[in-house]
Amino acid sequence: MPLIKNFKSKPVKNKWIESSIKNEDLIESRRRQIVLGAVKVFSEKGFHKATVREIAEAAGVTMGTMYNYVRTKEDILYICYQHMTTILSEGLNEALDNVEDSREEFRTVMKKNLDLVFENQDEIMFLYRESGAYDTDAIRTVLSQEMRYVELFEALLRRRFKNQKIDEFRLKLAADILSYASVLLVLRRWSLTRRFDSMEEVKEGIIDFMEKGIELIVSEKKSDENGKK
Amino acid sequence: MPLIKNFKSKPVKNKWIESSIKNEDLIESRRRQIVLGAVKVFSEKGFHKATVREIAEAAGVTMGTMYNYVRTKEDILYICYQHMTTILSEGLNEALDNVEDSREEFRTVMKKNLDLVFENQDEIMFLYRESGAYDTDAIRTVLSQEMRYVELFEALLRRRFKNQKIDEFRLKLAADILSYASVLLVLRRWSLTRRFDSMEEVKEGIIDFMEKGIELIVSEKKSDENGKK
DNA sequence: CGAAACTGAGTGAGGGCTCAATCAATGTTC
DNA sequence: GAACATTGATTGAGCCCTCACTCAGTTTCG
Repeated sequence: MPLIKNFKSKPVKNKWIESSIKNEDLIESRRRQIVLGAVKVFSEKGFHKATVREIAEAAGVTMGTMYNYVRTKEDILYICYQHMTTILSEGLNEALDNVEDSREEFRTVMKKNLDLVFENQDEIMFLYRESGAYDTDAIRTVLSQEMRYVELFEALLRRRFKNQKIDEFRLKLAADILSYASVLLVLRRWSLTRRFDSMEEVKEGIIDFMEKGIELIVSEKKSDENGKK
Repeated sequence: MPLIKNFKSKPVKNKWIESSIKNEDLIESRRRQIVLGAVKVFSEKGFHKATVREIAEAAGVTMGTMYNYVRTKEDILYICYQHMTTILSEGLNEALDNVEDSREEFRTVMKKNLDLVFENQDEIMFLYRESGAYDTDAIRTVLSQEMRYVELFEALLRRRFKNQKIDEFRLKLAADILSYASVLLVLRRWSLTRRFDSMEEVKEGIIDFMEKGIELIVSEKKSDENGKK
């Protein structure tokens, strides 16, 4: 399945976080521990208000130990980000694996994306908020992750309209909008839960709206333009 | 013009910031000064990394003076927020005042909204980021501001489809999506500027997409549902 | 002159990070 | 298998620096 490959295979520029610990397995397991605690504390209090002491406690390790697995508080934020993107990409790939009817693929992937983001809304919310806390190195990784995310939707749309005359500009833009639909769900959650009975209905409604919007991609007029630099 | 009234007239729950200074005019002018400096520093370094010393300097006042006009650093953030919402709402109202052809009203308001947000992207970006820094009191004000924003778009859509059978649920949801279109422009700015030549084209493209999406509001099927609690 | 406004060095709390001491596990020697 | 050695991992009290905020003294102005 090329779409999955496309999304998975590109090597991720991962910022390497060095550690004084030798045992690789131990590094992995301790970092997992740290992520779990950090995500809890961070999404509750935000990056700046959370103290490393609290994070350590929530993770069930001591301050000193923690600092053998990360160099700075920012590193902790970064491994949380990695954790989150893994959950999202694995979830989406799983959804893609289970699709046979390609006509419904669009809705299925959109739905899965909305579900995943909604389930992890607290974590995602705070990661979006704190994206300003990253240093230049980390930012590049974050942006390239986002790019791959958009590319997934681009590929999705290309399959959806294969054998039809597509407007490149509109397709690329639509991919951006689609990848962003889930963020709407999260950043507007208060407004949405107040105004609507069921989140499931809202999700379906968003997908309907998007499904309508993407029709433009194959409409006849203004089909020559290409937005790529 | 009822739409403007609707947007303007509702009393804003403004958190009252007390000051030791007696002269009301002085309070206003000094606070304007502070906002200008703060917005510059905040949008560059974020709320937490910006120091009040820097803000004071950028505003051209001393620390001590500043603290005669605000109680806390958070107050500064709050008056920045007020400043921003004023710019946005005044800009949108102005756009509405100049519309005669009601058929083009939708596109005009959307365009103006995207323009305004794009012009002030740095400030808006950071306000979105730091919304977590507000205390409970300020959050309520922020949310009610957001609500009014959504309501503006709801009214806009209602006029756009007046005398047609509208699906209430879809209309409300569409209003949320529309109000969010501008945020896409800002939070995805890196991706967008990298992928597309002209921001103007992107804006038009977004409006096109949205214009297509809202067609659902008056489509025939599923017209009975109502999402309001 | 007196009230209002301004000043900025000083204070105190908070919190990121360190490191000398300790512990645990494995290896080595007799 | 006991005594000792070595290496890797853990610990948390405390160092130290960064601000947000204060206030006693000064200036401005009506």
